[in-house]
Amino acid sequence: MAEETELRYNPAAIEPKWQDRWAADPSFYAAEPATCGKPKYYVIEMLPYPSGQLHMGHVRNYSIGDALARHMWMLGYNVLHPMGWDAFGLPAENAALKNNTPPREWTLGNIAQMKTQMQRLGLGYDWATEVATCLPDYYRWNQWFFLRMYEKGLVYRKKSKVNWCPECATVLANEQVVNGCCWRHDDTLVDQRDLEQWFLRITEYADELLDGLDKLDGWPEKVRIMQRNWIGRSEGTEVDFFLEEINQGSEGQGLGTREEGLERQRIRVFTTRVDTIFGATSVQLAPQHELVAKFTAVDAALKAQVDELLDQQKKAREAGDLGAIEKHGVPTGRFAINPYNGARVPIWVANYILADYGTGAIMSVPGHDERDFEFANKYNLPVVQVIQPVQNEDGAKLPFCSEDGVLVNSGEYDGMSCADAEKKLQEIATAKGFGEAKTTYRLKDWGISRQRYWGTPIPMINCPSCGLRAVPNNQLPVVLPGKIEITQQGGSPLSRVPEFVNTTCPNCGQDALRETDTMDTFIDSSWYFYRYTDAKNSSAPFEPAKAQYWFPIDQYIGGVEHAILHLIYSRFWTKVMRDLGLIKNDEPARRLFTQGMVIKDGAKMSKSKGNVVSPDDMVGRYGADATRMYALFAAPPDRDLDWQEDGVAGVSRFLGRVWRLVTKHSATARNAPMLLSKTQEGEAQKLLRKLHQTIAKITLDFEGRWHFNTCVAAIMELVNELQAADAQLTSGEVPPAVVRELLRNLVLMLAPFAPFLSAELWEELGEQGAVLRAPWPKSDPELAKDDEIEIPVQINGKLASVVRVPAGSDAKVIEAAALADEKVQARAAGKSIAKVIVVPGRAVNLVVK
RNA sequence: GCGGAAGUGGUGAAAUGGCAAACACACCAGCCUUAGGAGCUGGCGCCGAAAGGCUUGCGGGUUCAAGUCCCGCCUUCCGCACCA
Repeated sequence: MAEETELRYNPAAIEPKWQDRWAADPSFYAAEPATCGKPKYYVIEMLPYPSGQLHMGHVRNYSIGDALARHMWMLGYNVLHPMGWDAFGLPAENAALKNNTPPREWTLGNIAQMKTQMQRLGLGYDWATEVATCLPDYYRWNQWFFLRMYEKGLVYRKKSKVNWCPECATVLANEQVVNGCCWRHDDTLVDQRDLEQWFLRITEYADELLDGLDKLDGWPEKVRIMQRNWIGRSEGTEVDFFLEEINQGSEGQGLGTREEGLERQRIRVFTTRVDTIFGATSVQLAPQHELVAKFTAVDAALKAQVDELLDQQKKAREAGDLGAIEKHGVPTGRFAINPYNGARVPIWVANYILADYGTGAIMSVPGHDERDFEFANKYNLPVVQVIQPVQNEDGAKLPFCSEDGVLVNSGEYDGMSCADAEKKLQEIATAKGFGEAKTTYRLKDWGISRQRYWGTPIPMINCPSCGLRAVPNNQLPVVLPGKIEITQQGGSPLSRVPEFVNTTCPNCGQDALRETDTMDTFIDSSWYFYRYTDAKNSSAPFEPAKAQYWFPIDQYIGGVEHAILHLIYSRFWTKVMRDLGLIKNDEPARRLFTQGMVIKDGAKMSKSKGNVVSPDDMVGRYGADATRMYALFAAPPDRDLDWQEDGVAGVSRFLGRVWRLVTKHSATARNAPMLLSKTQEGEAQKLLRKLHQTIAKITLDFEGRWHFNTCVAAIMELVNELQAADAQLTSGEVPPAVVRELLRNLVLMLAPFAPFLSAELWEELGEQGAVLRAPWPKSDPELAKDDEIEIPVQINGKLASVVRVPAGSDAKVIEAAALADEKVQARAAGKSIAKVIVVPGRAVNLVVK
């Protein structure tokens, strides 16, 4: 070995050798059985979409996860570190259109390609648990879960307004609409269409999803806040205003007229401030409100005006700024009656009322709401004060929106606090049947139907006689037909495959039709990490005992862009699986880490900007170790990282220095005995001290703070010192046993960051077995201890000098040393020392006058 | 508007309240060489010839001592945005 060793570090020679070894020895990374007696550690990075090419964001993400996994291996944990493919989705269909390649072939080809890239990077995955969501082995369990949810009433079908991306030719979930545009096409506006859709009742879990966030203290606060806002729980009251009766004879077509025995027409509004209801001076309806359609049906002039409001909303949405729309409204000429006091207020239609929040109707209280105030001023609606602030006398200034006040102009409720009044008014509404306390959410049920081919078929059958029927369990999976012609035209491609569509009813056996929509791909990623624990199971999604052993995930790592999509869906799925009795954990992941973006020249890498750096290119030129290590060294992992190729070259040069250092002295180390004595002479002692200080620092940074950049910097410092002592290492002044100790530990510490080089040098040092199976070094505090330390001496807080004292000196010794210092004496000359502050081991400060 | 994160050399960055700029990149000077995207030595915040002084977005404050803690502001990035 030594003879063949190249003088120069050549990753192109080292890396393929280990790639081959690792590929031929899959057990190398495989998780050990749960009975191994070691504590478990489950770390995963978010699975990628198999586009065919890794990008630098992946490299960073996986370098972090792999460093962590390797570190945990060396600490003796039973580590599960799997990888999979989020393999369904539209790009496969687009590729099919463009290159006439079947989606399945295209996807599997991309997976193979990216897997090769990962192996080239030396990422230590347990490929035995690999999951590809586009394979029937996997997606059959999506169907299975769908049916279990259907049985539990968590799945329903309804016709509703849905988000439609014309580019994708499919429906999008609310979470997939960003600024009114498609999350995949940020310049394509989302339309609203009326479609029959399958929904999952995620709102059933809204409270638990929200409350659970408080317990997720291993998650970034930012993500928790984003989820909290997304769920948007709001506690308030729903109240019915009565529609005023209109005289018989006006062509009201019964609308609003009180017919004998029929309840009066009501307009239900949602408010969080029912205590201000005596200040309501109008009722505002969203233009889409069903009552508006009834009004406009008999009033062409009104219809024209409402259409204009709708148009304004549309334009604002197109401009991507619904929030900035100027408030416009039109009076309907109708009136509503406040159920509490019988007050008669006009009904308006306004463009700032959201149809899909609350009831799509509000009571307008200009005295105590900013927006209502603005609106009322514009249209000269009365402003009535019904809350008197408690705090200041300046209560005349409206709108007053705080709840810190008492009711006025509110009849019998005058003098009550806002909180008391709310409670009381809710009780009355409930008792009299015109309202109730109500909690509203911004979160909507999850619309999962997609009019696409490359996804999980929804396992339902429509029978002309029996109606909708679930596919029986023993007929799962409903397999995607392989042969299909993908065309540009909209609609579900599966509906054009008669062999797929035509089936028989599981109930009556008659001819029936299959559902031809497929599932949102976020379903695939909602539970994939459970499948990793039992990826080959063909009779269940996974064995509960296996999932129970590994869950919750100890560390989940990915981009913050999934803060509300994937991360809320997968929390939901976990809770559903728990309620199905499959698992015991409430949350999927104990800790979540969101790494920063990889940018170049201050901008996000993108093809259009032409600033994309290819991982293959980096690996080709500098090797996988240098590429990975740079990704960890250039910035702390939570910050954005500016990719600078010179930096990669720098890391590569560093690895070259390590290579030369270790190979130069490896023979000495190989033939050396174990280091037994802690007491060494001069340079040897100094180097051992640096070594143990480095181990301490890097262990702390790794386990405590996740600052991989300072870990790498610490190793660089150690190497710099070793290099500076090259002569002593060569001459034998530093004993071989110490050389061995130094180099061994250096290689061990490099293992999470530069796996190829470490494996190679480990072998070069004559060590048996994999470096990953070697224990992580332990810092010996005795060896790490300095015998002399420098103490800064300040005069009035300004640095005056630095004195050297023996480590562990007490305050008296340090003070004496400081006062004896020449520079200190010169500065303090002629002044009296008022006070001396000594912080042993830290600093001295003289207060002089 | 609301919420979050961040502002430190030419650049990426480092610093349990205790010597600001570790570790790198770039640059400069020199050395070496079978000329490489190699290696080695030294320099490198700002002002100053030096002694020395100044320096962590701005302004206050707490403290013997502040990049770090507190208050007020400015800027940038990210998320949300008429949610009644």
